[in-house]
Amino acid sequence: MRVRMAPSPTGYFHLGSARTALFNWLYARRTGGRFILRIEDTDRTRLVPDSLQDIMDSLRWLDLQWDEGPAVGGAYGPYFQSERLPLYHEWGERLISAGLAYRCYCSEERIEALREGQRARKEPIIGYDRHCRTLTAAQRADLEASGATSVIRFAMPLEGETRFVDLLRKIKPFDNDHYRDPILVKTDGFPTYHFANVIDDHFMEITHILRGDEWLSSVPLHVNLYDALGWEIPVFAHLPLILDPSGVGKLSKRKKKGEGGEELLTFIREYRAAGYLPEAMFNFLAGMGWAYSPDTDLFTRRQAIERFDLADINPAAGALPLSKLEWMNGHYIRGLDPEDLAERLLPFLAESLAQPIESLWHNPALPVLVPLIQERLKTLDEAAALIDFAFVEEISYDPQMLVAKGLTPVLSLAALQAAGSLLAELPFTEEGMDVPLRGLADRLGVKVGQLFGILRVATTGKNIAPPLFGSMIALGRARTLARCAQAEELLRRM
RNA sequence: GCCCCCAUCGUCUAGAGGACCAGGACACAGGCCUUUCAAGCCUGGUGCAGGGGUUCGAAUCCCCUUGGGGGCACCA
Repeated sequence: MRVRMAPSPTGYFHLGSARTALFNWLYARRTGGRFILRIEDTDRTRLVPDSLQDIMDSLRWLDLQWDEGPAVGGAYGPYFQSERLPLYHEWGERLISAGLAYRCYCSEERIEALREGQRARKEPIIGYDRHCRTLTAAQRADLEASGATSVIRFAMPLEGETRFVDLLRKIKPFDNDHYRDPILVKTDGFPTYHFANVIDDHFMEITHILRGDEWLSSVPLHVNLYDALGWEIPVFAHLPLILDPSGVGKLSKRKKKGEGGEELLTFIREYRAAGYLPEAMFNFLAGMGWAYSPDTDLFTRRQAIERFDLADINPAAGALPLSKLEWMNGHYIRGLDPEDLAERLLPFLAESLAQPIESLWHNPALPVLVPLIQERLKTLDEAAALIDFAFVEEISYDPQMLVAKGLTPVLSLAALQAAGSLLAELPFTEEGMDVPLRGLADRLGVKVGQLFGILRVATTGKNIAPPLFGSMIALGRARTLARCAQAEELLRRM
């Protein structure tokens, strides 16, 4: 089995593309086949310079390594369509000689005007009027002599219908008349998608075409091309599209998410930057349109490979279940070895705290804090907000926060002072602090939550922070006491 | 406008005529635990789009309607 992912380098690697790549990869791994990466760079006007790199980075990040393609080579190359031009020209000419394609000299303006008129008149079929299809040899010679530019168009059968099989659905026959002689080779000498795609899939010996649903309606054209070229038709499976989280519209259009108005992430690189784990993304993406088991949504890539079957893919487009991704990412974070988590956290912390990775890595607070926030993270980028207090000299907060709920500033101050003197002498370990501090709350006649809350704010500057003892241990006795003293000062001034 | 695809809880899904008064997960609600926030545990509600058929029997098959999606480029 040979399958391929064929992105065009006209933008960053999209979530939907990633899912398509994932299914291709799974199928190849399941069947012991080959997963090929081919770059469809035939639109010179829309090329985005760093998108090729982004495609490869994203694929590698998801650990969807291709067996043939850019950077790895292979026996069926080149894997860039821009390097295969002679092949397209050769077959274009062959089709012309066989009377299955023809040169068209119509200007883009004429075509556009034609289409506009058709739409205005609400004509059922929009498309080329086949003007040049019936040109005489003499007329062609004249046009060529005048130096007119031309494209190559496919001479679609004028009538009849085209049938084909899709693995995931039952397809009605398509009327050939709807395909008005599509362009195969553009005036710039580059092929269009349809032509390059068919030729490459043939010569790369692709056996199964697994691609997005948006291609379904162009299959009849492809089928006729295969027929015209005399080639065997591969197996088709058009994968469901991923819809906007609201369930309305394709994900590809950049939109806002929900009422909050937060930006909806659509590129793999954005999810990566937001602190999602590749193993979570893999699990999540594989679980859309396909199910590993009726009992659980969690599975490893190994398990996915064992059970993957094209026939099990759900053909219906689905809304992106983002809340599930968040939960799943948290689940995978919780399952990480703390040291592993710390390492993955470093780049995120370094950026948020504006500190070099090296110094963070050697900061003794890190190994203390990471296990404490592990079950509190949905994404890696949330860590800094939780533990930054241990990595900065000064913390600032609203002094009002030091007043515990139900207590006065005076009482809060008294509690803080008592706790401060106690902390000056206690062993700085969880076991060392626990009983004495609870006892203190008891003696002061305040709730444990009240006392701990005051200390939490005094030491971290936050109402929401990692567990108190660990936070103080990460800070160390000296800094803890200093911050308590500062907090006392703030309370006195109230 | 024309063509095609799709249709199970709010969402992602399991279900390929009887094992389904429809199972799982996320989200949501309530509770337990608890030093904040989480995590964890328990409990709960909500669904086969509608209408016709076929059949002893339909979420599962057929038709229509409706809804959603995709396509109709010298973009892929």
